[in-house]
Formats: sequence, C-alpha cells, structure tokens
Amino acid sequence: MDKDKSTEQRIFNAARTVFMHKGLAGARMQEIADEAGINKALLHYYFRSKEKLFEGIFQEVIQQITKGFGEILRSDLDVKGKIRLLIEMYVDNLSANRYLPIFVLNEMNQNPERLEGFISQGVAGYFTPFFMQMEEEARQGKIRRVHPMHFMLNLLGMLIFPFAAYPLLSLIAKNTFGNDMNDILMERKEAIYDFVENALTP
Amino acid sequence: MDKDKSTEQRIFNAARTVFMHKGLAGARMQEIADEAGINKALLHYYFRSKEKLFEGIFQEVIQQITKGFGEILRSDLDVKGKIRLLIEMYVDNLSANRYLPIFVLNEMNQNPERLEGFISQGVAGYFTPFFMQMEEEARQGKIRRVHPMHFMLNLLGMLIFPFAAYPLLSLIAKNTFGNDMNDILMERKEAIYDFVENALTP
DNA sequence: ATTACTTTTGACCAATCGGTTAAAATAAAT
DNA sequence: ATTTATTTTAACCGATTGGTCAAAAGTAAT
Repeated sequence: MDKDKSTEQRIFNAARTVFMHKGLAGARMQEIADEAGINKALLHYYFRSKEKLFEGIFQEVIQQITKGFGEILRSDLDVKGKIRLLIEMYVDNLSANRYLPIFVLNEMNQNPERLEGFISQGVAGYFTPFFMQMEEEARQGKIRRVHPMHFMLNLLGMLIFPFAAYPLLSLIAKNTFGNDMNDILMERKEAIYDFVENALTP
Repeated sequence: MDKDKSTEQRIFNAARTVFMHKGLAGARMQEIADEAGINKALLHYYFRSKEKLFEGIFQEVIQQITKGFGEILRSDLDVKGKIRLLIEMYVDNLSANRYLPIFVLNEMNQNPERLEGFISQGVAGYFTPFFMQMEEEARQGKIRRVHPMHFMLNLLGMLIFPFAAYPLLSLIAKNTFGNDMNDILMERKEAIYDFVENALTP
C-alpha cells in the first residue's frame, strides 16, 4: 500500500496497477481507491477525473518505453550491438511486467488519437538514423541487406508477442511438453538473438 | 444491418462487431442492439446475458482461428510449405479484420480461465506432430535445427504484432518515411517468408 | 374467427458507475 | 491559542448499466 509515500504517489501507483490489469474501460475508481488505501473522493481531489488520471498513467508508461528505446538506438554501438541491447531491455522489462504490452496495445487501439500528441516527435525520430546505419553496414557487408522497417517489425513482434499471448502459450506449453512457459521465456533472449543473427548474416 | 438474415444471426453479427472493437468491458448492450437494429430487450430474449452472448462470440472467434491453424499443420506439406501457408492465412485474415488480434489477446489476458475449456484438446495437439516434423527435416539437413517452440513464437510474433500495433506503427511509418502503413502490411508476406527462410537455411 | 404460440417492444428496475459536496480532521501560520 | 489553509471522509447525486416484465404485434393451427 506504499504506506510511507505521499498520498498522490500512492494513488498514482495504485492507478497504474489497476489500469494495467483491467484497462481503462474495465478499471473502477473504487478499486483504485481501495488499492491506494484511501477514500474514493480523494481520487478526484488529486486527479480531477478518471480520464485525467488515466492520461497521466498512459503518458508515463509510453514515455518510459520510448525513453529506453531511444537511448539504445542513439548509442554508438553497431547494429548487432543495439539489437542485443534491445532484446535485453525488452525481455527484462516485460518479464517484470507481463501486462504492459497488452495494456499499451489495447489502449492505443481503443483511442489512437491519444498517441499523436507525444509520439511523432519522439520515437519516430529515432528510427531514421538507425535505418541509415543498417543500410551503411549492409553496404560494408557487415550484415545482410534487409528491409529496415520489416526487420524492426519482425524483431518487435518476436520480443513482445510471447508476453502478450502468455495465457494461451502457457496452456499450449503445458499440454504439448510438460514444459513451463516461464522456462521458455527465460530462454527467449538467446532464441531471438540466434534467430536474428542468422537472418542478418550475409 | 443484415436485413434479410434471421434476428438471431443479426444480433450475433452485431455483437461480434461491437465486442471486437470495444472489448467485453467497453461494449454496451444498447450499442449491440442499435447495430442489430432491434430492441435491447430482444438481446436478452435470444441470449440470456451479456456474458453468455460474449462467450458465444469469443468461442466462435477462437474456433475459427484454431481451425485453419490445425488444417495447415496437419496437411502433408513440408515445413517450409506449411509456413508459407500459415503466413498467407494470417496476413489475409488479419488484413481483413485488424481488430481480431488485439481483441483475442486482450480478452484472454482479462480472463484466462475462458481458454482452458476448449483449447487444451484442440490447438495443443497440432503442435507436437509439427515439432516432430521439424526435428525430422533438420536431421535430413533440409532445414537448420532450431528450437521448435521458439521458432513458432518468432513466426507468430512477426505475423500478429504489426496488426496489433497498427495505430502506433502507422504514425511511425508516416513520420519516418512518408510511407503508408497499409503499403508495408501488403509486403508483409514476402518480408516474413524471406526472413524465416534465411533463418531456416542450414 | 378463435386459440395458442412466438417474437418484439416500451417502460421500468435495482445496482453500479464517475463525480460532487459539505463537513470533519489535520497541519501550518499568526 | 486562534485563525487559516489543506487534506480526508461519509453521504449523497444524477446518469448509465445490464437486465426484467407485462403487454402488444405477429404467425400458425384449428
């Protein structure tokens, strides 16, 4: 219940938890209040409305994702180095917070307009330089020439999908080979990097 | 409004549309009634409750997906042939219904118990034989030896993710290179197959 | 034409929702 | 100690929600 933090922070943390698990439409202000250990009216004292509270959470989550993403893409590593780091970051982050991808994907589909404000400037700008670096390394014969955008879609898909589809995959893993899905997720870093490296080797 | 079909079918179609776009928590019975062009009370006449109506829709959607999936995996094609067909099917289906993946992923995360009933017997059974076929072809040197489960996760991720993240990717595509995301999705079949084939070539 | 059965409707209900308000409790300022 | 400002609460409100019901409209059988 974050007993020692400020009330505003406790509310914000509670809201993040509940919104992340239930989504905007499924979340209840009463549940957020309970999770924060305070009265429901106090929610509206600190954050005017459910919509405003959600907007704050959503913005924070998006910014946290894009921040790490941008830092890696703008570093001075080579392509394979950046990919290695992207894989590390995504698998670590999503392992710690399994509901994040489905939350973000769902809410951005329910209300795409929310993105427009604070995406265009940020994420979009990181791609062009990285794509140029890929072209350059392909010219040098360091990596195979692939379509940069499709490569990025492939990489992100391999990274994010297993976490978004966890409940289904967990069932399948159990029923096909007594294997636990969590064990498979642990191997995910190596599996993706092997696959990508093989696809990028000329 | 499906004027000529039976009332029950019109309601079911309307429910599929609304649930698929808004999800269980976000959908309103009144909106489904409007979409079907009938009174709200008539919904409860044909389908007892929102939950029952949703269950019917969800089951139909899951079954439709797993059906095609199973048919391809059990066909007598070689591994690369099956992969080619899987790519064709998924890209075609998801192009025609962009909301399907995020709908399924979200609802299975909100209520994983719903899956257990009608998944274990179906989908799970298709995997083991296909995984054995992959091992066999790897032994013959026809394809590179890869971990079957991770390979499947990679393939499904590459197939599904771009559709689930469409709104974000659409913004990025527009801002990095004036390209339209729909054009990119059209090239998706070739891009994935190229990538996979390169990763599977010994 | 009357009966019997099914389909459709408008009006209604209790519960729940996000949000408000006035007052109580607490903290800060003088 | 008293005033002032801030934080927290219980009680309440109107709107919306999923769901019900009795009656009307339609259909089929005799």
